[in-house]
Amino acid sequence: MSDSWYTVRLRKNNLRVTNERQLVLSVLDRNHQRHLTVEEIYLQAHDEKPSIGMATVYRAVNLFVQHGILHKFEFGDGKARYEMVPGPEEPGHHHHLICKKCQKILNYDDFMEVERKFLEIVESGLERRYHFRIDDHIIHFYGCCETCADEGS
Amino acid sequence: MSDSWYTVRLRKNNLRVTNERQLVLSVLDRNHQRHLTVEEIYLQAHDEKPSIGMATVYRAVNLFVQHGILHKFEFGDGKARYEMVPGPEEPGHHHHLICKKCQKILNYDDFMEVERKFLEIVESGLERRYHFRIDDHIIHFYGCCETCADEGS
DNA sequence: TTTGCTGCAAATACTTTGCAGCGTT
DNA sequence: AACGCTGCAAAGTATTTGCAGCAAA
Repeated sequence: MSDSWYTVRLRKNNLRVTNERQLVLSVLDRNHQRHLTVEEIYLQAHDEKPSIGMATVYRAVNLFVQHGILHKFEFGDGKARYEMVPGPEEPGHHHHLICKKCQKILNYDDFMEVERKFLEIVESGLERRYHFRIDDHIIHFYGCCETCADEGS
Repeated sequence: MSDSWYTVRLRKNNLRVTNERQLVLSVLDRNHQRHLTVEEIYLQAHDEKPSIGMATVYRAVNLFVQHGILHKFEFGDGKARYEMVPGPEEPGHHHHLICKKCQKILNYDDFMEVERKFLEIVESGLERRYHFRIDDHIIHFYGCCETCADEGS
């Protein structure tokens, strides 16, 4: 049955597809593109299965990051955040605008054609120049959101 | 006297230019482009002034980040890293290649013309679309360095 | 002199780990 | 049955904070 791409990937690596791991993934899946902290994941999972422990959530997200199922982000507020990697050929790719004042995070997925062209040039250039195989990237913009700008300063 | 751009910026905000703060800045300045951890900064500062405390270093870097004198980076290993913002119209702008296996970090400053053109389009587009004033960005590439690739996957 | 800064130590916050029992394969 | 996974509690790091004394303005 349940043979989503991530389930398959887990089994392929001799990792067990437990209830807890599926629960963590389902929480992240339903919060698509919302970069949750471990605590937020834990709270939602706990609603559905009160016996689940925090440590299990930590272990699960670390495992998923290692296997390319989750992205890990650190926006500068001390807590790591996690988000599902879009499945093969799903759209879903996006980047972040972070407000330095209120820490609000906006997703955007505009300008992807421009970005793709830019990344193509830079990545292939870097791979050649530094003999470094690139398989992921992060692009963050920091600044000040509309609300915070209105509130003066 | 000592009226570097950051000194000026501190005074302008009614902040004191103390020995300790100058020491922290001089450590970062001499380690130009080396993204130091707080502990590394502390150790070097401690060599010059053994009485300095860790907490002072933490308070200093946080202050400097808030005032745009330092960049804060989190590459995913749990420790924050700091690096001087290049002074007005200095070159010095660069980005990072991070090896997921050995955590080595490479700086690069190639492809800046391509990047400038890309950022111009995206930033102005984002500012217009989301009413978000952008004043900083981070671009990281993650992958696998030459040494780690040779050691077999 | 005023007010902010420093060092110390204690307190927080986030994340990892040891271990005995349980659940997948 | 084997072995990996889980929950709990304890441990480990990184970072922040309270406070009395010190120093820049």
